[in-house]
Parts: sequence; C-alpha cells; structure tokens
Amino acid sequence: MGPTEHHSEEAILNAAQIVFLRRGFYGTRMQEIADEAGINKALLHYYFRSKDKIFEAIFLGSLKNFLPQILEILDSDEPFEKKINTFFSNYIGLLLKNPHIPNFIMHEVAHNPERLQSFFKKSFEAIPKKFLKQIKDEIDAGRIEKQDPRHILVSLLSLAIFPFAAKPILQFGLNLTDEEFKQFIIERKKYLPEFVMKSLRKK
Amino acid sequence: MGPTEHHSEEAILNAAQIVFLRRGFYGTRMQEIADEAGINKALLHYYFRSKDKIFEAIFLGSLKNFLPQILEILDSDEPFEKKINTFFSNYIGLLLKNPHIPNFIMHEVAHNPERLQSFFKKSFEAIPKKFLKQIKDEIDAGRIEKQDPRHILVSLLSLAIFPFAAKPILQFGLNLTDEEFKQFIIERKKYLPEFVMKSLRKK
DNA sequence: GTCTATATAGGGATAGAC
DNA sequence: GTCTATCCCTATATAGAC
Repeated sequence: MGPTEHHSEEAILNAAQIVFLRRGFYGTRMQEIADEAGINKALLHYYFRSKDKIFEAIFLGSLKNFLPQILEILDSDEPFEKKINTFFSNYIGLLLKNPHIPNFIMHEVAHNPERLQSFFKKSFEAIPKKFLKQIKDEIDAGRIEKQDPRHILVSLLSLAIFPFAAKPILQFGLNLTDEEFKQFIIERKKYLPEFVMKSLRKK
Repeated sequence: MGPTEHHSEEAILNAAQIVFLRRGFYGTRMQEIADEAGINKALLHYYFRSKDKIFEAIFLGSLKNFLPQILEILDSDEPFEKKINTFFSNYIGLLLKNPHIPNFIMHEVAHNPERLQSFFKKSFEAIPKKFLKQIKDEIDAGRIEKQDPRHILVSLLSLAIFPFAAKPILQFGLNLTDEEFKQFIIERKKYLPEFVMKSLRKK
C-alpha cells in the first residue's frame, strides 16, 4: 500500500467538496468532479460507489466541521462576555475560510431533512445546554436582562452566519467589491460582540 | 380546477412556484410541475417554451415580492424607533406566509449571480439610502450610539431572515415541533425590536 | 388547448482492456 | 488503479392527433 493509492481518493474528495458547494447536489455533474480532480469519471465509481455516496461524505464532513464547532465554543467554560467575543471571532473567522458552507448546508438540509437527522442521531448532542444554562445564570445574577435564552442563541447565529449566506445580495445592495465585502465582515467581527452585549446588559 | 379551463397558465405558475421552492432549479422535474398543476407535461412547453423560462418567471416574481418590500419599509418616512418595529412586524409576517423564499433566493442567487444583476439593473433601486441617512441623522442627534449604519442594516436583515433559512437545523437543535417553531418566531417578532433598540440607544 | 407518443440528449453507472 | 467505450435510464423537448 503506497501513499499514491490514497492520492486519488483524496483528490476526489477535495474536488467533490469544491463542486458540490458550488453547484449543490442536483447541479453537480460527476464529469465536473472528475475534471476538477484531474482524473477519469469511472474512477469516481471505483472509489465511491455512487454520486450519492460521494455527496454523503462531503455533506457529513461539512456538518462535522461546522455544527460541533459552534457547540464547543458555546458550551465552553469561559465567562459569558468573553465567550460572546470568542464566538464571533472564531466562528466568523472559520466562515471567512469557508464562505459557501452556510448556503450549502441550509439548502441541502431544507431539501433533505433526513440526512440531518441521521447525523444528529449518531454524531453529537445538538443543543448547547451549558450555554443556555449559563444565560439563565446571568439573568438570575442580575447581570443581563430577563429574556428567553433561546432568542439570544438564535440571534448570535443569525448575526454571524446570515451575511455569508446572503453575500451576493448584500454585496450588490451595498455596492461593495469582493475585497470591500471581506473588510466589511472583518469589521463586523469586532462590531458584533459589543452590539450584542450592549443589548443584553442590565442597566 | 379542471384542465379544460384556460386557467392553465396560472395553474402552471402556481405549481411551478411550489415545486421550484421545494426542490430548487436542478431538483425540479417538469413532470412534478405538471402533476402539481393537474395538467400534462407537454402543456408546460406550450405556454412557456422551456424549463428555464418557467423558472425565470418564478424567480423574478420572488425577488419582486421580497426585496422591494424591505426597501419600502426601510425608506419610509416613519420615525426611527417606530420603523424598527414596523420592519420586524411586517417582514417577519410576510416571511411566515412564505417561509421558503429566503433559502430559494439565496441559493439561486449564489449559483447564478447574473440573474440578480439583470433584475437590479432594470427593476429597482437596491440601496435603502433614506434609511442609512436616517441612521446617520439619529447618530448626529445623539439619540443612538455612533456606528457604521450599514452594520445596523445587515443586523436587521440577519435577525429577521436567518431563522427561516436555517429552520430545519434550529428546529432540530431546539427540539421544537412545527407549531412550536412558529410560535417561537411569533415571539421573536415582538422580542427583536427591543433587542435592537436597547443596543442602539445612547445611554 | 390539451392530450399521447416519441425524439434526443445528458448523465450516472458498468464492462473490460491494460 | 486507471483508462476508454458503452449501456441505459431519465428528463427536456417536440410532433402530431383530436
């Protein structure tokens, strides 16, 4: 077993990641994956049995890279305000490196909810329980305003993720080049923690 | 409605709207549109020349229903705080009636940006200039904290739209039934204006 | 206008040589 | 393991009867 044997399989996965994120499941052609990987179409079927199998690998990989990372940050032992900072900083940083992931996941999940369920069932705990508990504790301690902790959670996710999903529309609406949009997002990474904390803090 | 009437064109458009939003462009089969409309597949080509033509009609219709409505609310003459209220109330209300629109638009725009451009070019002004100016005035008057108005705009959109796009994931993560999720969104309609205003107001 | 039947192409998958 | 050639089904689109 030489290292060359794994080269193709890896090339296929890399290529598939690019093409599936660019075109979605139904928009993807096996030929395009093969071209992107620099190999033959038949080889795709040699390594993976079907288009569906390749997609499964990419989709689960994407979920595994993104959902648990949120949970990890949110369920860490950091103090609340520090954690809000870490969340935006790390998560937006991660998204900057993988800007197409949100649309990809949301679209495929909307069109095929079963995939999500099987992932959740075996892979990991979906609810950031410690974080929701932490918010409750902050409220009880009188440090933040009384409110449903779930709304805070959803707001954090919305503020961080939406701009990536809506990028083309926002970019057009705000009349920004690619580089300017990236700068806008980087500014946002610094802007959001204070935006959120200012709302939550009890006066 | 019977296929003998000449509601056919309308029936096709209604059916296409449902199917394209459910499956996306590539996931949609002409047969499924025909079934949904209760007519024959060949009739689709009689009224519209191709799948692409039907899609174009649906996609432009969706854009026309949703983007200008945001702009209208934001560029109205309402005072700032009242407007924030109106925005969440009206727009989330609109989305509750059309929950699949955000994902549909964002996905198709990401995969085919040219469609968006031609729409913007001829149809309407994309930037809510009056709203951005209004924020600037509020800042100058010392009523809200100094900040980039564009971040406020993007935050409003994020908070209102994201939960619809991410619905299946949030629903699973928060362990909510369809009805409970809907209630959660309705609560959010009341929750968000104060969440935002509390952050913006100058202390 | 609406149908049935059919042409045509495209794309996922397999066979078999090397 | 990797290629070329090919199978075969599916989906868009058209032809033609009524």
